[in-house]
Amino acid sequence: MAPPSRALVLNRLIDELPREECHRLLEQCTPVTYRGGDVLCESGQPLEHVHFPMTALISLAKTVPGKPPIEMGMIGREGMLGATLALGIDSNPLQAVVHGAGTGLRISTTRFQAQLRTSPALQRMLELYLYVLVEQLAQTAVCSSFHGMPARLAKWLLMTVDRAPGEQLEVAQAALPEILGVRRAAVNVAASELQQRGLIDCTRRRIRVISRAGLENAACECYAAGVNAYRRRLPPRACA
Amino acid sequence: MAPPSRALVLNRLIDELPREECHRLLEQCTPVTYRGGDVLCESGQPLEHVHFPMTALISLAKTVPGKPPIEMGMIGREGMLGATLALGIDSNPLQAVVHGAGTGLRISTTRFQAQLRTSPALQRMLELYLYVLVEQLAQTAVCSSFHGMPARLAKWLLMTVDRAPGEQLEVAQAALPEILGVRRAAVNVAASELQQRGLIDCTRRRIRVISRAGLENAACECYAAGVNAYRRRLPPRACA
DNA sequence: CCAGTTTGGTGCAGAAGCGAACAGACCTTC
DNA sequence: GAAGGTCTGTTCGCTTCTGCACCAAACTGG
Repeated sequence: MAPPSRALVLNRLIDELPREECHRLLEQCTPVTYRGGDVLCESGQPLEHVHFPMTALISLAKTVPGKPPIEMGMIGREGMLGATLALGIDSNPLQAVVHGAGTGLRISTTRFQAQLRTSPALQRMLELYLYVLVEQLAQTAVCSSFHGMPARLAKWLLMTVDRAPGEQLEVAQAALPEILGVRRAAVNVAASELQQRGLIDCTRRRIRVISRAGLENAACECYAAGVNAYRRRLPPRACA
Repeated sequence: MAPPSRALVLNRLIDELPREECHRLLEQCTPVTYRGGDVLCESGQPLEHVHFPMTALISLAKTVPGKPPIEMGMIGREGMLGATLALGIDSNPLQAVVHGAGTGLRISTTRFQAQLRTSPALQRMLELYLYVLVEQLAQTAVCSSFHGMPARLAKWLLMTVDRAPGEQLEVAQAALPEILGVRRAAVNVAASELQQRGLIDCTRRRIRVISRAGLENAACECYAAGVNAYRRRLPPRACA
């Protein structure tokens, strides 16, 4: 997540586009302010708009009847919602919910598809990013099978601060159980453990990261794997 | 998994291609006999060949260091290994291992890519199938988070018989724990339960399905969801 | 036919998470 | 300032799965 060299940092994917294609795309985009809880796309339903988060955070979750949804992926300023359009499919396999209020850009799906046809760099970027999303999905899956709550919580916190501005997370602990697909008490135990080790500081509706390095240590390898997967496919400036 | 209307049933995806593109592809393909345990592709490594199983069964698994791999997807005669080429990426995010010995067709990746450039129906099919694979991946993930062993085992058995010829599965129970990502004893308990309910018959190195309907009842909704996901994107004869 | 290996069944202690419930802390509202 | 709602921390018993171990049955090769 090193800062791109170009002046204006909006969204990593947009920033990486060649200047001309970037401008063409931005002309069609509208700035949006997202509120926490907004549902941008139901699972399997067609996507009205393609979204490029800037400070907002989108959570990709899968639902199974009778159970709370469970987060399988995360989209922040390093990504976008709508990468499946690289496959010519205008729906998303996962439910997309805003989990961190903030800003972003959006463009109607039909307009975006038109852009896609005339912008090979954009098409390529979607393909690469979609691949990364799939890797993230698989990683999350094995992670929740094998790793304990503290490690998973640490990983989630790191992924979130990477995508959010600042080191403060405006997250209620009450939201975490649903995200991580476990019970509230289980999250609590894990959070207490991280707090006792001096890595985070939990107060009402807010979690502050004290030691990033400590968290990286507490997290499972899945965090590093996710970062590497992104870097390998979408190295900075590679799409220029 | 209704039988296609065309005479020769090789592989569902190939069969669904328009006649001319189908022939062009088949000319380049080589019949292969796969042995159980063959590793067709390591996770993240480039794919030498694209594979179209006929009676063989390929398991897509994700590994995390220090733990046995866990199955996240399954490819039989309804699918193919190498769908990521629809994204112009020649590697597979998951490890691909032959889990059921049998036959299939293969073609070198470079030749396949050439075909892809001249066959829009093939390109489209890869895109749709890749989307279905991603849905399957997400479904498997929530399933192993939420559902108990008996339901997951039933689902796995159904998915396997759907892709295998006959109702006999040549599977050692010893292979199941690794596939399902749990311990041997846990599988045993689940298998005993299904057997007591008269749904399957386990003998040495072989599991026979007695009551398909009963298994569908015992399985979680994830099985039906997977079947529907496939049907929705790849309805019979839709690609003709 | 027998010894050795593979495969399948089982038992037990312990860890982890579930479901439900309760108590205290904090905020908002009146 | 009191009342009520929301958020957080914690508890209890229970279920499920793990890690380890042991044993029985069945196959294999000499």
